[in-house]
Amino acid sequence: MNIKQILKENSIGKNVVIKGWVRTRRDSKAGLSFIEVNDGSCLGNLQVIAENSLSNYDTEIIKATIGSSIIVEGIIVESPATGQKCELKANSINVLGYASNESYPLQKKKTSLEFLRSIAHLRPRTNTFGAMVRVRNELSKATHDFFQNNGFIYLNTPIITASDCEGAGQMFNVTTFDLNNVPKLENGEIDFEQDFFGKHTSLTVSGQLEAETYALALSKVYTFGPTFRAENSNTTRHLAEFWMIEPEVAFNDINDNMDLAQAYIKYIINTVLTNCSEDLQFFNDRYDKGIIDTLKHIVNSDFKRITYTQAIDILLDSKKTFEFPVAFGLDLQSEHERFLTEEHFKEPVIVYNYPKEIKAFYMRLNDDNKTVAAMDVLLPKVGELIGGSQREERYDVLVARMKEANLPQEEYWWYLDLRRYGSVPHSGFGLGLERMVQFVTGLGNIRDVIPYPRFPGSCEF
RNA sequence: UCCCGAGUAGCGCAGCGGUAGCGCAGGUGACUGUUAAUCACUUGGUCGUAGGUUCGAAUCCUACCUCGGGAGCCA
Repeated sequence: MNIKQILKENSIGKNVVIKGWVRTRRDSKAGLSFIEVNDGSCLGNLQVIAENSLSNYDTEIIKATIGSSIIVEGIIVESPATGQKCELKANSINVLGYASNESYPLQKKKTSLEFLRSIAHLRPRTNTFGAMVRVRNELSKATHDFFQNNGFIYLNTPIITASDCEGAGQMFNVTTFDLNNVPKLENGEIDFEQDFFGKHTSLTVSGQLEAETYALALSKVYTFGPTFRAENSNTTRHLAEFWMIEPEVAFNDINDNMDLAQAYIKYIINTVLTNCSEDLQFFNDRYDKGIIDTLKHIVNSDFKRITYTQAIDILLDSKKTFEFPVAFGLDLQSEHERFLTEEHFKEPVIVYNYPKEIKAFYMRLNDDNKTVAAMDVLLPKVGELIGGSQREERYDVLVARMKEANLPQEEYWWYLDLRRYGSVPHSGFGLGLERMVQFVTGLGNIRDVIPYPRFPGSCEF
């Protein structure tokens, strides 16, 4: 039985075996020790009563300090003291691995998130990271549940890609070349024909283009996988390696797309509220006092939807002085997005129909010829959670936009084929899992919502 | 990459020109069905690195490194 089950069910009288790690202990001269054990199944610890009549009490149990791993067999009894309903009266305790008090870094004291980043292999043993990773797991599971229950097919798009002119960001090169001796052509350029794939390849920055091809056959697909950006970004909301969820739906227009994004976000938040209440309460107490209320509010309300043009008007009418200028045609800056979602609406906002000049070539041109059917879902504190659009399904318009963007049509021949054979309107978006975890937990730095963060200058562990 | 800020004992911090201190953790002891226990005592630091100013630098200056916050890029 794991500790979650023991604490949840009425287990009094049951004989159980638990396996876990000592979180804290208190020794009593009355002849017993209180050992709180955690096995990661839930936030709470189970208090184990170890009496000195146990044969290995003096030789082993007393040395099982914080961080030690133990197996306890015993009976669950009602606790005579306040603080816990039940406790485990041990019949036997087996110590598997000790953890020296003098060197084990997670003692009974405050530790900063910054310090924990330097011991990323041990931080899962803290309340914060146990709770974070359980919430992250629940968001992932709820993601699959949501799409599976709505008829979506889970699609694995390639990690290694040859389409390197997507414009979504700097890419990591993939090669088997000996970097000290890279084959060159006579003109000095690298001879990629000699490389593993016979061409220049990179790690994916998005599975969108490939997902589109399957959406135009299976109607509704979604991807959920790692994504890589080689941008030199040093912020609390960027990683070089992160996990992205990208649904793509045939016959959906931009409004359907916004409906889908809202339904999906509300579903996974509601699931976490239901299934991770203890962990969320912890984050509410320790990191963000209002987070549970905020999440409940989101589940029970519709997101505000405004066009880019309306957003500009709101910003201009606000009379607020911004560092960056506000005008039609200029992209919204962080401070503008923050104002909209944190100050003006105080809830999630979807901004759509952006000027075509500031958005990607594949976004569908609106009838005004000035804007494209793009949408961003903005969240308080984390900023852009989702970026998506209705895709340009008209061959001629798409080709024209590629020319404007100076993109080589040859390399997109298969993408253009979609528009030549049975093209239909379709839409999709990308959601950054880590930003969702950030929002739900209230953890301010994205490096604390993924087990092993990768960012410029850091690939430890 | 740019703009701020910070780097002092294992961790969190104070000291801001006269040669280093507090809390927590650790250790020892006392006490206790305890609950991040309590109480007493105690170990522990060439003050990020390299230069410079000064009679004297943790304290001032310069460079570099690392970390944090903000910005850009975006998920």
